[in-house]
Amino acid sequence: MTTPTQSPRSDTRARIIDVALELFAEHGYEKTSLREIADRLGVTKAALYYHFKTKDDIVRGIVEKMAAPLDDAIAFGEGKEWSPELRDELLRRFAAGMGERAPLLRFFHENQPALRESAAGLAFKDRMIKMITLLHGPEPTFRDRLRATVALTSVHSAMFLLKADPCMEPGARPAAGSPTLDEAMEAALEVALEVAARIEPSAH
Amino acid sequence: MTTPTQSPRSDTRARIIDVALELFAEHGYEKTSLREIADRLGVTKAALYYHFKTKDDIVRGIVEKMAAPLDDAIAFGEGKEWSPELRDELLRRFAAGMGERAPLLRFFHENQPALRESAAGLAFKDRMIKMITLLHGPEPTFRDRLRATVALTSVHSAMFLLKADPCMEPGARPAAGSPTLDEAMEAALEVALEVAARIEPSAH
DNA sequence: GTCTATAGTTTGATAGAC
DNA sequence: GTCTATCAAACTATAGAC
Repeated sequence: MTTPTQSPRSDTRARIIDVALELFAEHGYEKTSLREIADRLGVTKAALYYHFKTKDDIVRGIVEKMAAPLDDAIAFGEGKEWSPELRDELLRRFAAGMGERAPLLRFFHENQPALRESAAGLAFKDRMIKMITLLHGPEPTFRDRLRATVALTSVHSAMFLLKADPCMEPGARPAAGSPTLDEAMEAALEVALEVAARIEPSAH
Repeated sequence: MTTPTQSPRSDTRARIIDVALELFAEHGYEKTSLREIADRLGVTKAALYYHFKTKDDIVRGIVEKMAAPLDDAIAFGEGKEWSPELRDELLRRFAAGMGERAPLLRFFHENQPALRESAAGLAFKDRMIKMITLLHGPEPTFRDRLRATVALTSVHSAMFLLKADPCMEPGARPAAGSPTLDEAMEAALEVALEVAARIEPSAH
C-alpha cells in the first residue's frame, strides 16, 4: 500500500490535465491560454510551469492519462489473427473507451493543425492509424482502409450531431428529440459496425 | 459585357484568398499569420487590410468563393421530394464539388475551434447541416442523421488517409500503393453511398 | 508548491505618405 | 493599391522571493 503521508497523488497536476482538456476541447488549443487554465484552477500561470515544462507538455500529460483505453484496445488486437469477430470486438472496445472520453476525441479531431507539430499529438495519431490497421487486417485495399477510418470517425460524428443545433428549421420537428450521450454512442457503434462489415481483406 | 478598362477582376484579392486557404488548410487558421500570407504574395500586411477588413473577413471571402458547389447541390435538392435517388445524386454532387476543393473541406474540419466564433465559419456549418437534412429527408431518426453525417465526412476521411503515412510498418506492404486523388474520391463516394443506403425515413 | 514580476516575442490592426 | 512605421494587446516562458 502507498504511504499515508503521501499527498493524494499530486492532485493539482491531475486537475490541470482535466481542466486543460476541457478547455482545449471547447475553445481549441490555440485559443486557450495558460492564464485561462490557471484562473479556472485558482492558481497562477507560474504554478502551471512547475508541473509542466511547456504548454505542449500538458498535451502530453493529457494523452498519457486519457489514451489508456485506446492502448488497451490496441494491445487486445495486436498479435491476434484477423477475423470479423476481432474487428467488431475492436470497434466495441473503441466506442466504449472513447465514448467515456469524448473530449479527448473532440480535441484530437478539431485541433489537427496544433497537434500536427506536437510530439504528443503525433503519438496519438499513430495510435489511431494503428487502430485502423488492426481493423482492416492484412493486405487491405484503399476502400478497406477507408471503411476502417470512417468507422472510427463515426463516434466523433455522433458527438458533432449532438452539439449541432437540434432544431434547425421552424417547420421541422427536432428529429426524435435530443438523444442522450449513451444513445448517441450506441448509434455510433451500430453505424461503425455497418461500415466495417464490408471489410473483406481476403478479397483483394 | 463588362468594361474593357476594368482590371482582371481584382487579381490580388483572388490571390489572397487562394494563398490564405492554402496556408489555413496546411498550418491551421491560428498558426497562419497575416505576415506569412503577405510574404508569400510578395506584399505587406497593410496591403491585405486594403482588401479585407479583418483576418476573419478573409475566411468570409474564402467561403463565398469556394462554397459555390455546395450551394449548387443544396439548391438542387431543396424543394424536391425526398427519394433514394435524390439522396444518391446529392452525394455524387457533393463528392464531385468538394473533391475539387479539398483544402476547403480540410480547413473546415480541422479548424472548428477557430471557425466556431466566426460568422463565415458558422455560415458554412449551416450549409453542411442543411446538406445533412436534405440527405436524410423528413422525420429522421438519430441514426439516419448520423448516417447522413458520416457519409459526408467520408470525403474528408479519404483525404486524411491520403495524407497519412502510407508505409506504416516495415513488414506491411503499402496497401495497394498510394492511390491518386481521383481514386480516393471514387472510393469515398462509394463508401458514402453505402452508408447512406440504409437511410429509410419512412421506417421511423 | 505557489506566488509576483517581467522578459521577450509575436500578433492583428491602424495612420498616413506615395 | 501598396508602402513604411507603429500601436496596443496578448501570449509563452523564466527568475527569484516566500
